[in-house]
Amino acid sequence: MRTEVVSPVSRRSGILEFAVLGLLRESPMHGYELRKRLNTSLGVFRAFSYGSLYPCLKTLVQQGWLAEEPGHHPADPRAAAPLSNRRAKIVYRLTAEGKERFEELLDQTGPDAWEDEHFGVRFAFFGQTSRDVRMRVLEGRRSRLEERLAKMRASMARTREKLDAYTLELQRHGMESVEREVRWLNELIESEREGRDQRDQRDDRDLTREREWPPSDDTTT
Amino acid sequence: MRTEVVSPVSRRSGILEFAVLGLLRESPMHGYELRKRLNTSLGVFRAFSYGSLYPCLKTLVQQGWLAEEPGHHPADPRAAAPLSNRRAKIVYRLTAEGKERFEELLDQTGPDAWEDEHFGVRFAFFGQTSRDVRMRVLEGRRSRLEERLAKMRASMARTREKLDAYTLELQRHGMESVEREVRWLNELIESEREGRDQRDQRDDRDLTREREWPPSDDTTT
DNA sequence: TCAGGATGTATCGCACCGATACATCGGGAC
DNA sequence: GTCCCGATGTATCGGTGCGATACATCCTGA
Repeated sequence: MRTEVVSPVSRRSGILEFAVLGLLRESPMHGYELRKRLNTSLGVFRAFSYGSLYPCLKTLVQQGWLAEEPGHHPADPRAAAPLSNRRAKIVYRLTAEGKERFEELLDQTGPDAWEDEHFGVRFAFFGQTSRDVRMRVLEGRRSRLEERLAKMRASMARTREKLDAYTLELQRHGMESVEREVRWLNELIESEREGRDQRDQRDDRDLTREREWPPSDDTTT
Repeated sequence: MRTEVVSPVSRRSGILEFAVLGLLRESPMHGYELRKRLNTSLGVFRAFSYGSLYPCLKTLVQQGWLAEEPGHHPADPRAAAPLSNRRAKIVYRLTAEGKERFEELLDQTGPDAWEDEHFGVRFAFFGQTSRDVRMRVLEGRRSRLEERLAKMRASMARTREKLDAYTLELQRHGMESVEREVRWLNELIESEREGRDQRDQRDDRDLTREREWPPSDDTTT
């Protein structure tokens, strides 16, 4: 059965939803900037496009998790320029319900959080979770990778001699990559376990850590 | 302009098409087996589903690149015939035109061949290409990754101090992965250059290397 | 003996991508 | 001065491929 009740808005995946809520938690943003952040901060593995983002934003507003704000947003120093007919820039802000929603998603540690497409984004927001959740996600990811490793080894044992050198090399390299990620996870898990990482000594209350998103040195003009 | 004329069947991507043609070149297969091979031999990075495979097969047959073989009852999927329908196993065979088509695709060394989704599959069929093509694809891939690396470095330099430890660690790990792949590519390129790999001394004529893909024990029926 | 798994074909909904359209703005070339 | 180009900005369309599922047959083992 396992209905899970993952999400009313997008039954599956919803990873974009998660990322958007998470980013907007720090500060309100408009679509363009959101998309840029989506493809740098979280980037590397994941890249979202406008074709995904805008429909997603629309849905989130409908759900009441985001609110649209008019004109120019407060965090932008240059926005002081008050040419009255500024282009209709839509700034999205996280509502209280949206915050709740994000919290709820953050706590989910089911298989979804371990999948390739999800894990990177989940990890990027680890700073806003409890250690408990972090551990579950990391360990879930690791066991998922180990399953995969086992399958690959079995498959290779079965077909090794039938494959040409390139196919073999591809598989070898693939396995090595997965093994490396497992080692990486091991280190992270160990690190969490030891509490060596001091940043979360103050419990999981250090959400919205006041990053002081800076206007400071951007006065190059 | 650069119209490219990549493909009439699926304007973009077509990576599945490529993989199917390539696999069927070795020997005829039916869908189920094809899909298994798709997710093991080529696997690791790519995983195709029936939802992609069957429509693709249909299209390829329409193009005349594949031919359906026996299986008693060739078509009529929604057959009203309720009983005693011996399972219609559809075996697909590469036609002469299909072979040509694959050859044509093999020779393409444009950006498409370097993308994440394509490269793995292209690499898996390197054994059927000329060294020339291999070099172009490998070098293309490498420069694509180096671009990405440059972007990541720039982005990190810009935002380093604003990010929390987890985001930072994610980026670091991502960069390291990419760097590793570059090193891997370097080795491969070097290896190709030296001709250390003996398998292709006999020019690019060693296509269809007669793998002796064994039908031997398949007489279970 | 019959449940459950592997084999086998096929489709539906939809998430997400890539390209594109359209508009404003700032700055550099000339 | 002005003109073009790239960055900023919102938005949609067509399409690929995924995940789940439906259905049927064959094989194996408690």
